Amino acid sequence: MAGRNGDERRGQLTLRDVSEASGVSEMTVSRVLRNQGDVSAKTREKVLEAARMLGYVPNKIAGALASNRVNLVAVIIPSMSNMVFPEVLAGINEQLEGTDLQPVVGATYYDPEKEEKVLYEMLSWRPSGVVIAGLEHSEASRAMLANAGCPVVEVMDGDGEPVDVAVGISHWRAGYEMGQEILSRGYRRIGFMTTTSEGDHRARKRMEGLERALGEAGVTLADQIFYSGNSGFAKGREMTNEMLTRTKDLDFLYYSNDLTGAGGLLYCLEQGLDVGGDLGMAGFNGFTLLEGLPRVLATTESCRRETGIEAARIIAGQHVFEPGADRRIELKPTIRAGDTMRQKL
Amino acid sequence: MAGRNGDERRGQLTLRDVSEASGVSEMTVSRVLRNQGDVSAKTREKVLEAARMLGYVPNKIAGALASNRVNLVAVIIPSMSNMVFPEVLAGINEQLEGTDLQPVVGATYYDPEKEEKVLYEMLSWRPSGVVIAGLEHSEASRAMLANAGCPVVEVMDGDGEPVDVAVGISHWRAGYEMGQEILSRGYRRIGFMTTTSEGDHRARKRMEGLERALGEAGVTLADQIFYSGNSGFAKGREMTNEMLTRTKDLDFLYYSNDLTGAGGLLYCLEQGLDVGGDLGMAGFNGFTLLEGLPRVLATTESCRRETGIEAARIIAGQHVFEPGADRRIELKPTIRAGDTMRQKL
DNA sequence: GCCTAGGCTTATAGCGCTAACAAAATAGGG
DNA sequence: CCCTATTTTGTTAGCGCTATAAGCCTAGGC
Repeated sequence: MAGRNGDERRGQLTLRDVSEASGVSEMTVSRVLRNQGDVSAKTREKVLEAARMLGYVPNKIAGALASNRVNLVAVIIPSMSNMVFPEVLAGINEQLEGTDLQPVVGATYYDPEKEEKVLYEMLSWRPSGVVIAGLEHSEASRAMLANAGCPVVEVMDGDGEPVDVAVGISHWRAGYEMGQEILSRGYRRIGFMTTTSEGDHRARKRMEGLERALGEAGVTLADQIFYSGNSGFAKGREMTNEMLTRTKDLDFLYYSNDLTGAGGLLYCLEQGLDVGGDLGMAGFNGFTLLEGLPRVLATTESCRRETGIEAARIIAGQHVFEPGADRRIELKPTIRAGDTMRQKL
Repeated sequence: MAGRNGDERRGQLTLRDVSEASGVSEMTVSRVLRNQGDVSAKTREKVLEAARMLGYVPNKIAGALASNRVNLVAVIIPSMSNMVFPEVLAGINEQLEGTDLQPVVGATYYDPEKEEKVLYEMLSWRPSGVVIAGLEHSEASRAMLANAGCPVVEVMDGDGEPVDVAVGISHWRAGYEMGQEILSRGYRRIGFMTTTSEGDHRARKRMEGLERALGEAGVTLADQIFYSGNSGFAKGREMTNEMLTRTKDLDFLYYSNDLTGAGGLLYCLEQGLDVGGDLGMAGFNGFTLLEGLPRVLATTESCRRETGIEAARIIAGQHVFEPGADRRIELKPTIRAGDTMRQKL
């Protein structure tokens, strides 16, 4: 009943089984199932019926090997726990919806060595495209990306030279612009709290941009805290407490992350501080999730979903670059002032 | 230099190129690269060197076809946007770390038809395992799962019959137990706010469990709201406002989700209500993210990460079932009373 | 009726790798 | 030094599918 192959090896059905059941050649079955080439309506019907009856599921491994086409897209991100990455992934997913491409996800945990391993693993599947977070990779990783033989999109960072294409905001500029925004509202004693995740170059670049903006106005950071571990409300509270205690007369608190920012916000409100007036606050990312806090935290919308969408468009060949064109797509983050900053001067 | 294959088809290197470069047979190269079988140290070194020089990346497609082994695990979840799923994924990732297995993720957007498509797509890669959210699937999907020829773990739901194995909490019981908890603290006028996401059977089951617990004490839900769309603070505020306005003398608010619960909590605090005293509140999930709110919201910890870990253990063959043993692993959610419920009577 | 064109179908030859077995090299014992 | 036991390496034959080219029909024109 199940044909020659059907009885062996995990009992998987093969084209041959469908071919035997429908009385046509394997090749014709293949064509029907791929909707490819000319097949008479009658044959098509017969084949489809047989395939359905048997519950046949094609073997893409074999198909991919034979056709040298793989519909997988490698997505390599630092972590699943930091919401920003799933959001990029969601954008990729969304855009890939219409195509026959499927994302395959790997996490690097901010470890370049791990990144190398995951990348190697992924490339060994000969994916149709690679989306990878960040522009900083080990030399070996860069070499692999360069030889991947498929589109490579480095996302979430616009500051640097991509191997192939880059999509994302400039974190340096995001920091710079927030710095200007803060200054324009008359704040001068600024405290900064940022994650120190090894390998999180993006937070570092934002800080550099911020410092530059302040520097141009002759202002220096009044205090800063580098923390490691998860970003959450509690961490924000704790750091805020520490900073306000040890450094007096701060008038602005800038967080590298909306979640810690929100924690700080709740803390400051509880302390009865004049948030949005004498004390300004801002986070980073634009998590819509947080809408509904007692105050709307100022933040920079970092275009995560759009980044994913744009990256997917490139992989899917829906975005074609002119030869010689700039292969960096810099998305423009927008600052949302919320109500934790006072009016501009 | 690059060998016969090297010049064609995307310019990909093959085993043969490494074999020629190192002067041993393809088979030996294969053995070295897979760390399999005995190869002399000298040969090994030679091969490794050649592979490194060339920048060779093995082709798993071909390897998988030849060996009938695929190191991919299909993970099928409703959505990437709802944090609970990335958390399960994180658990899977974590546990798969030590093995050579890689998760491949597909999203169904709560649509059974989409689920069918994604599942078909995934199975066509002949993965080593399938992790899929929920126990409710279309007939076709169940048939595919049953014939997948690999371990299938249905996660995040313990109420029902799995195709193969189930891992997760009983949502019905979670609802039931929270109902008992609420009653034990003397609350009687209970309002419930839940998502109506089509296909989110889990929220429904919790509600049924809740109603049962209340029913056993002769209590009925005083009010309820079904909402659709994203769960966030704003939604929680809004619903809470609506419910408190239209139904007087409620003494407990139960949310199907911590985020809406947190929004409600913030709202109630602003209104000056006696949260944790005359007014009890609880959410569901145990998002650690939220630690640091002005009050700790009571919640049921739903074991997402553990679910992922356990599922991965099964797929990886690290958890062996005795023949005839119950193939459902029911994780025990714990209720964290936080400080939004008054003392037990 | 013969021939050509075109639509439809099949035969053949791999894709790049690994399982299984065969062969060769090496080691060890007498 | 021979012979067996053992280790190391090589050979052969596919895995299940698709590209390619070849074959077989049925029409239609002369």
